[in-house]
Amino acid sequence: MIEALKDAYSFIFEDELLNEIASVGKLKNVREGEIIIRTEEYVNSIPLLLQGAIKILRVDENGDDLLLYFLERGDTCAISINCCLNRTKSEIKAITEKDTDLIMIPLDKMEEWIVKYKSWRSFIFQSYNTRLKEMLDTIDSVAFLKMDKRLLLYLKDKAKVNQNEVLQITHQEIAYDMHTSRVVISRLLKKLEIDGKIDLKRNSIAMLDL
Amino acid sequence: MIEALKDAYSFIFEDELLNEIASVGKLKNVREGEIIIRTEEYVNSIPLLLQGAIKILRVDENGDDLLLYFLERGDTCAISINCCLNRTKSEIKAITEKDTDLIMIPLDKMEEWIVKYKSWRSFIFQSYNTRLKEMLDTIDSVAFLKMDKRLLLYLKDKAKVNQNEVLQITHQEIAYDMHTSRVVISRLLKKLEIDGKIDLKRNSIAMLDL
DNA sequence: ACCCCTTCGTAACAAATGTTACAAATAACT
DNA sequence: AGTTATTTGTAACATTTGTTACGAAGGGGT
Repeated sequence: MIEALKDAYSFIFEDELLNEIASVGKLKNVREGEIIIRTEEYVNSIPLLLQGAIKILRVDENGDDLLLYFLERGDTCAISINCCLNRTKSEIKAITEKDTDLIMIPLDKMEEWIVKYKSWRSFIFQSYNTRLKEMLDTIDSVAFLKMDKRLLLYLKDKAKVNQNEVLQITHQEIAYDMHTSRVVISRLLKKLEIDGKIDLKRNSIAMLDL
Repeated sequence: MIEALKDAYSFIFEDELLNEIASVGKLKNVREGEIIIRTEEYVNSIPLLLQGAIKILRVDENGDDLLLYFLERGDTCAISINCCLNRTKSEIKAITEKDTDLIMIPLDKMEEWIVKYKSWRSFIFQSYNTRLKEMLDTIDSVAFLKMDKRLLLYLKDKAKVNQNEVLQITHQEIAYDMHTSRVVISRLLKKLEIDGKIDLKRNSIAMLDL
């Protein structure tokens, strides 16, 4: 575990902090597709991603989803930090996008380190920064773009996170993430294929111009 | 100034911190409608609102706006904090919604206080919390709601911030804030009037069922 | 090969939103 | 009072997105 930790975080944290993390953090291996955080749940620890990716979704009162962004190696969940520090319920849902290794840091330690380690403090603020930016990107996408552009952004983002230009996904799954209907997605994907930007197969979409 | 400061913040900050704020902070009085922060600008100080209200907008590449949320008395701008701490450019535009008094805190002090004062630290994290929540509300509104509901939320929010159930605003201004067209807003407002929810006059909208 | 289940393509239609155009109403100014 | 500029109402139409329905295609298991 300490090696994986150093791999992902040694250029951010000093050794002393890395050791503390290793001693109090709990390693977790999560399979693809598992729900890590549910809405309305209290959060008592924050995750440090060693490997893999996590999908963060907003859920409305009808249970409809909207993809906010992905967390990757070296990321942490600013919304979790937020829930921890302010003792509030989760407003989002987190699902592993692929098999993921993470270290869970208990709330009290993470508060303690904010005062103790400058590097931890900047990591926390840095991660707020990235997440705020991603939220703004999501707002841009939903508020300013039409479906076809949104879809293209979605596909590119997904390909990047999975480090694979061939996406194993159904039209229905995309529709859920983007909060629209399967028929709409199929229609637009077909158009993208005709325009030579993607290649469609059952259960897979190949990106042609990344 | 120290009185206005105590009025708005004494139940959050201890006396020592209040005195420090008073001694290093710069008081600013800003008239309604002035732009405080532009996109692409660097931010070197953060504002504490004593009185008034500030409108925070997202701007896309075409210069189109979208209202994110309002800041009120006792609030600070998490995005400013963010820009300061991470030395990044502003991604948003801030315009005073009405005449506003605020105290500007220089960057280095605000960083110093994070370690020095627990109350300042929780204020900062508390404000990240509120802003993240408001961003999520904005996303909900744009992603999950149809225009008519969005418009009603907008009107209610605006009435709350201005502490007045009669809004002095044109249809065009609403359209800019919501990133849609004037005709769409006029149409929906008319429907709301017919439904008995508002009263329309030139340059003003009266809310009837707050 | 056959059946079953999921996924995908497409048409036809409905609803929501955006656009253009123009007239009417209101406020502001001289 | 009369002129002007701004704001609002409304129609007519275009575009985008959402919905329903159904058949075709593909994959897995037996």
